[in-house]
Amino acid sequence: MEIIAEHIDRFKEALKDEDLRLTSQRLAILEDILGSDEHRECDDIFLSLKRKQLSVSRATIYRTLDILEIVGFVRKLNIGDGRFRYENKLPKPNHDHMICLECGKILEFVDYEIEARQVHLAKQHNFKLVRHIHQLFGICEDCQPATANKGV
Amino acid sequence: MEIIAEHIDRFKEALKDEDLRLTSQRLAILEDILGSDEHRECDDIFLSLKRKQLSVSRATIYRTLDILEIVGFVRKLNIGDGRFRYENKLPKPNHDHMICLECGKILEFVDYEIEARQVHLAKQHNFKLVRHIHQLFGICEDCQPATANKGV
DNA sequence: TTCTACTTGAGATTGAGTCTCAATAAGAAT
DNA sequence: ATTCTTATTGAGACTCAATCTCAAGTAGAA
Repeated sequence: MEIIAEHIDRFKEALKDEDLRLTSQRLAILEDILGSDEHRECDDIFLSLKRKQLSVSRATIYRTLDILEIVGFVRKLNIGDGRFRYENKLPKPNHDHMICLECGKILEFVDYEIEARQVHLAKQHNFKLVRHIHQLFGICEDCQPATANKGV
Repeated sequence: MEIIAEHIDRFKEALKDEDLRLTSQRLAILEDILGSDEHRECDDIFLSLKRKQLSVSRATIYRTLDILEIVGFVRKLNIGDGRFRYENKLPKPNHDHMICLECGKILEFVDYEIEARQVHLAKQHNFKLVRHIHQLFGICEDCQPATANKGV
């Protein structure tokens, strides 16, 4: 897992740049996130750390996630149910999300045509585009009644 | 304003259909919303009613907005800052939103190419699309430095 | 090792939105 | 118009994720 060591070095530097200190808690949180490709909420991370016998308070997890978002390791996701999700941003291209209303699963999608339209629309309204949210809500494959999807 | 009277009749029928009663509070809230094309939060509506000497509790406003959403008079909007916005849905086509990070202004846009891509993407992932959120965040025309936008 | 400033954790706080429940009111029936 | 049943309202309690507070602890430079 040399790539992870590399990321950790980058994190140390990022912390130094912002006059922040490397603590065992921050490292534990970063490693936990690097080891997951899920879209997890704070409590999921809290429990994941607990399972590894690492006790880190929720306040520290929230604070560290904010830092990780700022330095570009983490993406903070609002899917409208009142709890933020956090995902490991490192190995991934920009993408948006499909969210299953049934099971809560989050799928990712990329579409360059849509991206291009967004840029076009922004220009058309003389709007300086900074970021966007694009989420499709519906029922995922696994949650649909498995009737006759072979024939179609 | 005969159109408003018509909407109110539709509201009465919708209430009857759901075994709900027409109260002065519900009517006041509906009229207030019909008279605005903004994207307002509960408190904006509360204050707007207050200005008209109408005292309606926030709880009742929230409850009525839920009803109005269900019967299709109102669209509930989550722009990710922790407060819901509500907009009069009646005279408008489906649309999405551009949100100014500076002044909070909300602009509307429609793009059929994007709609088509969404349908395509959903199909591609065997995902049954129910609804979507598409929001562009950035700086609106009025909040950008007014330098040399005549020459371009 | 010392020292200073940053960090942590426990618990308090926040705030939008929801819930509770007694008092009130809609509206159907008479 | 009156009665009666049941929905509705409002005040304030409550929820719950997220943030804040502050005393105790720790990183890391000197």
